Amino acid sequence: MSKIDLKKMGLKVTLPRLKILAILEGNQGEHFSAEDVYKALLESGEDVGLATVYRVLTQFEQADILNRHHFGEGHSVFELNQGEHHDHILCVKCGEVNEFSDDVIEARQEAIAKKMGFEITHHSLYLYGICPECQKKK
Amino acid sequence: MSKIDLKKMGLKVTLPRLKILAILEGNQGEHFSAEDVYKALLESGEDVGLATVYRVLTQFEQADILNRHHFGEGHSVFELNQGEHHDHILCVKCGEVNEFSDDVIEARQEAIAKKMGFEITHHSLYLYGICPECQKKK
DNA sequence: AATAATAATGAGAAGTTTTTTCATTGCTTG
DNA sequence: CAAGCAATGAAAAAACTTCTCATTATTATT
Ligand SMILES: [Mn+2]
Ligand SMILES: [Mn+2]
Ligand SMILES: [Zn+2]
Ligand SMILES: [Zn+2]
Repeated sequence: MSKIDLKKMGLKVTLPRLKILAILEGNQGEHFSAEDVYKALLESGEDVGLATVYRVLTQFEQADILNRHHFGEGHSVFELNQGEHHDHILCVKCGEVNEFSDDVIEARQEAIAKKMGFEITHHSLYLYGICPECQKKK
Repeated sequence: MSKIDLKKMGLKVTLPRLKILAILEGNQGEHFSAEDVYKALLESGEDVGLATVYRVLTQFEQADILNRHHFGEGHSVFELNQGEHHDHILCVKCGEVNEFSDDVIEARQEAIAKKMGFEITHHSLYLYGICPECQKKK
């Protein structure tokens, strides 16, 4: 039983929405593209249109159920919004994605925004490099 | 006379490349999409194909002449690589782009990567918010 | 439980950005 | 200045995402 109440977010409780939510909740910590979600649905024998997947992911993002990321592969990826913010470090060789959070960086960002007179709404920070595994292989 | 030596980068010195370079060098500090460069060329009466613009921008990026950014508008933007790294803060209302650099954040990023065993190749940090002008207008 | 009102869906068309293909043209080197 | 090879432009194609619209499902109201 999901703790996310679609009705409360002004969204009708439909089968496609529940199925998409189930995919995301069944794979916590993973990052899904629209295509990934679509393929996962097909593999579970579910019949949901790709347009619906795109629509629903965007709605979930707007309802703060999901976070959208641009890892620089030309498409968006999504993950469940678990409350606590984190940023990402990615391997440019194998694509592995790791998460981290750093209070010093977060505080510095606020300080910079303040100094420049901006009211921050959000930010994106991605570190790209070579992961330990891929360093060994070289 | 540009200080960038295409020949030294293994690139033939062609008219399209020189013209594209001239656009970028004539507008330091600005961020250009491929389409922006293409339009600027047309306005200067230059006749360069859009495919060439995309190709050349990517080559310049690989030659470290340009930096590519993803500001989250669905397309890449480029700027001359002037040596000193900086990050960006953007207004979500008017699209204004400001630059900043922060040694504390840079150092923290390295420390995080080290702790996680990554060899960093690059990073991208974008702060999004409402600029001073747009705050007044509300 | 049936109805009415309205929102959501799926399929395909279309929009955007970027890359690829390939015949032609232009650099560069000897 | 000729040969060799890289670069170009135009068009097609690819990749990702959004839109359109007829049909279907959900919800609130009898
Ligand atoms: Mn994550
Ligand atoms: Mn910049
Ligand atoms: Zn790796
Ligand atoms: Zn603004």
